[in-house]
Amino acid sequence: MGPGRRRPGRPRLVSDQFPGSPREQVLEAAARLFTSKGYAATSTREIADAVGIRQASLYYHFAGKGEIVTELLSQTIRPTVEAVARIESLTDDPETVLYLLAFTDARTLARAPHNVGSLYRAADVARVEGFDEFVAARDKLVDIYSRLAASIADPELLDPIGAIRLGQKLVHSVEEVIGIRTDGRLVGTDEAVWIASSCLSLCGVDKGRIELAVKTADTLLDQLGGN
Amino acid sequence: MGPGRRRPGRPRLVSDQFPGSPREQVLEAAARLFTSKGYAATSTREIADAVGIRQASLYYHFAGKGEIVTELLSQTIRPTVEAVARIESLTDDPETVLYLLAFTDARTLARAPHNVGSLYRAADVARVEGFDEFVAARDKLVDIYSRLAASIADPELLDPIGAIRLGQKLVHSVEEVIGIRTDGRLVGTDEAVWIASSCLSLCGVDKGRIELAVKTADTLLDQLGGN
DNA sequence: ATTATCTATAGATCTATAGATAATGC
DNA sequence: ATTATCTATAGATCTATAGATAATGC
Repeated sequence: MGPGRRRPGRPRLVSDQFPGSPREQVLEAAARLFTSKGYAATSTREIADAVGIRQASLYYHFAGKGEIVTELLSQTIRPTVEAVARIESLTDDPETVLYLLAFTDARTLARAPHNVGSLYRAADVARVEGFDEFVAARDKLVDIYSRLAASIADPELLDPIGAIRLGQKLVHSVEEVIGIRTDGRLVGTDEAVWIASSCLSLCGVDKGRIELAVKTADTLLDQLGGN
Repeated sequence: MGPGRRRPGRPRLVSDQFPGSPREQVLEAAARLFTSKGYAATSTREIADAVGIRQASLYYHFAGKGEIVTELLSQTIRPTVEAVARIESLTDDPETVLYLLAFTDARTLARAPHNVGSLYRAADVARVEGFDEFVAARDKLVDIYSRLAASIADPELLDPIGAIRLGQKLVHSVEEVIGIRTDGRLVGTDEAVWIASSCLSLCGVDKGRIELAVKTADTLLDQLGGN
């Protein structure tokens, strides 16, 4: 779709300027507006204006505002279980696994269009019908980080705080990417490397072993093709 | 004021049930609603209903919704420059200073009523007139953390990333308190200790020196009186 | 016939202002 | 007289639905 291609249906008053299907155009505009102004503060009229259609026409593609935002969240769910399975097939070393998971997770958040990850933390979005699903997905992510942390950290380091709490801190640490982007800065590969390294550091891994994990991970990623 | 005390002015339809002046009652209700539902998603009517007054009566105490939220933010500005001055008068050791700053800062966020700190990160709140002031205050905080980090961390650790970026990470790390509270968990003193310790860890300080800083800080805090 | 838009609008808000009113304070 | 509330309401939204319309597809 987009410019050029003729589609059935009544033509728009303003011929479309954006690539993708109408649905994709709405999601793109909504992502930009929701993240910059806030979900509740963005009206369906603003989204429609940004796309170049009439407000009512949104309802041909989505049941309502809530469905737009849940669709955006669905598109940015961080694939957890599958990612871990894939990563664990590469190596047995838990430190490298944690590093690779944190790195790919950080990069996913870094590359998400319009910092959509920030919507997970918005109180107004959290009240949208169907949000529970995303809470559950994130809980699963915390659980994965916790298990990895438990297999890496000294009992001494783990004791005062517990594995679940350490897992939460690691997830928060990776989600720093969202905060950095909210502050208006880009997050590149070097930064993702540093954030993933910090996760190992928080588990009490010393510099030498961190560097080793980074190098091992680099090699493994290279083998998968310049990803 | 609150229950009991007679005040001038027309009586409310519902006699007041909450402590504090009317203004304080509004701020308390607004904090609860803004943090749980979101700023834009909370109407002035809901705030008034929660307080037990009519919607229009809010405007006797505040110029509008924006003034309510900026007042809440003002009340929770983390006193930065003054805190550092006070802490630096206690000791010369930069590691202990960083620890104490992070600890008190974490505890301030932990104790803020209704997790008001989360409002700093809300896109709708960020567009309220006068928000720049709070951005500037936070920038100053990042700067302070950066300077401390620069005087603590090895050049080797600092090099790939820069002092400012490390300062940002430390602030984000302390602000994890907001995320934990958003997840519905309380943040106690032990957790604040751990978060502050993590800041030293991120600066490359080893376990032994971290424990030393924690103990020194405890002693210094005790001297100030059981705070 | 199907598709994707449009126009028009109902009904429910929501913010803020104007002006009345019922207390206390002097 | 001052204070803190109230009632009433204007005017501007905002979401969602109903039904018309102008393309393409068969």
